[in-house]
Amino acid sequence: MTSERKRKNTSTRRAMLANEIAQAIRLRAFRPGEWLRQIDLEERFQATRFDVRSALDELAVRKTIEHVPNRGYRVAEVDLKTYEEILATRIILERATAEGIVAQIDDAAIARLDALAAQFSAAVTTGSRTEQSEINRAFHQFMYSFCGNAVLEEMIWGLRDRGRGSQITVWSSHELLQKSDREHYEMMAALKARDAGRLATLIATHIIKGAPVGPAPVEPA
Amino acid sequence: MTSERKRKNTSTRRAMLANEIAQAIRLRAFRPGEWLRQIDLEERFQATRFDVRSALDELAVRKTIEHVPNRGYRVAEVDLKTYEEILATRIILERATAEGIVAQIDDAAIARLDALAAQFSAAVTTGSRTEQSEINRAFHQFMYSFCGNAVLEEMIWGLRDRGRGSQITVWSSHELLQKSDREHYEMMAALKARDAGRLATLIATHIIKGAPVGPAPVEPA
DNA sequence: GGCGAAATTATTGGCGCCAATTATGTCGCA
DNA sequence: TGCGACATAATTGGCGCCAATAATTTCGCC
Repeated sequence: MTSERKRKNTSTRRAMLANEIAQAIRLRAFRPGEWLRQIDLEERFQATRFDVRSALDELAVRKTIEHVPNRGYRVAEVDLKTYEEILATRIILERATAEGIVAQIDDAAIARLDALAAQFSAAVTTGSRTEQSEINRAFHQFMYSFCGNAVLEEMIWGLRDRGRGSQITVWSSHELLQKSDREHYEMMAALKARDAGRLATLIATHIIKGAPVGPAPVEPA
Repeated sequence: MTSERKRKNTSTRRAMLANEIAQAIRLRAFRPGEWLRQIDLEERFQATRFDVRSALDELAVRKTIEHVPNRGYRVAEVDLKTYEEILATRIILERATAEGIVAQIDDAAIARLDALAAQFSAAVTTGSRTEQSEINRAFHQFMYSFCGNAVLEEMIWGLRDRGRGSQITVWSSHELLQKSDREHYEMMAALKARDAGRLATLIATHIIKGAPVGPAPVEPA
């Protein structure tokens, strides 16, 4: 195992690189609208130009980034209308997980979710923005993984990634973060009570409330 | 304008080729599990090897086809579990269009839909299998286009394409075709009555009934 | 005649080079 | 000094070649 060396094939490398870039975008290492220069990515991720381009193409198909001929690739900027559509669709899909989750989740998983909720609580005051984001993601990802529908899960995470391209800052205020935190515990309560309807409702409000659209906050452009 | 010649860039050509191949798969020119040899595709679609590969990569990301390293690309075969998940997710998404459709559709569109339904009726007895399929697609595509949520539409058509990879023959019997036909008119009735709830229910049964799963047919594994 | 291994053929896949295009900087002119 | 045009630099993008891998056939041996 020491001197063994495995050469991965392109499709694997591309997928890995695409995910790395996608994560970087999630963590706001590249902001919406920002150009992704191929040379920079080559160096940053120690990949060949070819792999970089493949990965960018993949992300373009997934609509995480946008391709402009002869200009390059840039992080997708989703307009308000599309953002609202993404949110509406997320609500449809994520609500639909409730029934399966309640039916299939076990006590061990509930305990783990409680732990994740607690981790998030801690991160709200202590952690960095990216920590909060990743823990929150982990909480929902783990919860949704019990819905019993892998296709449904895929769609949800695809949509969540697309939504990142919005100019609207998620969790713009500390207050909103705390609200998210509280809602996690309400979800846990619904889960423990095996109340799928309530869980679905909570998920819906969680999505809406987590994103301050409506009352047009600040920052005109 | 006569001697003017426009060279389209790769991203355009790739997208076009990908769609052509996707359509060929929809029309069963390539069956699930069948290998797509790059040389054949080059000739069939008069494209360069590079474009073919790009298009195949795109389709692989969209899960229309599957990529096996050093073996090539083949039309995705979806297993029974995944097929059921796709159906369940389609029901969730397509049901959700009902409300928007009822709210936004106008009389002209209803007339056009009536015409499409009639076309389908004719195709049930007269037309070929692919004609039936394409007209049916047109009916639903036009109807869903009034739901007011482009993102939701994208997801639906992505899922519908993925479902084609199933071994389960859609419309296995003539009887099933006629049932689909009848249901189209029931949808029209619900639409004219502006009854979103009923439309949603009809859409759901349409999806289930159109695909003979449910009563656990045969084939254990 | 059946079977396995080696040779042959077919197919995929990695990747780098250079042309095409766009962005940037500079200079001259009013 | 402002502005447009030209020159230069930076970046993207098309594509084809050949190595790597898998499939097929052939051949020799039991």
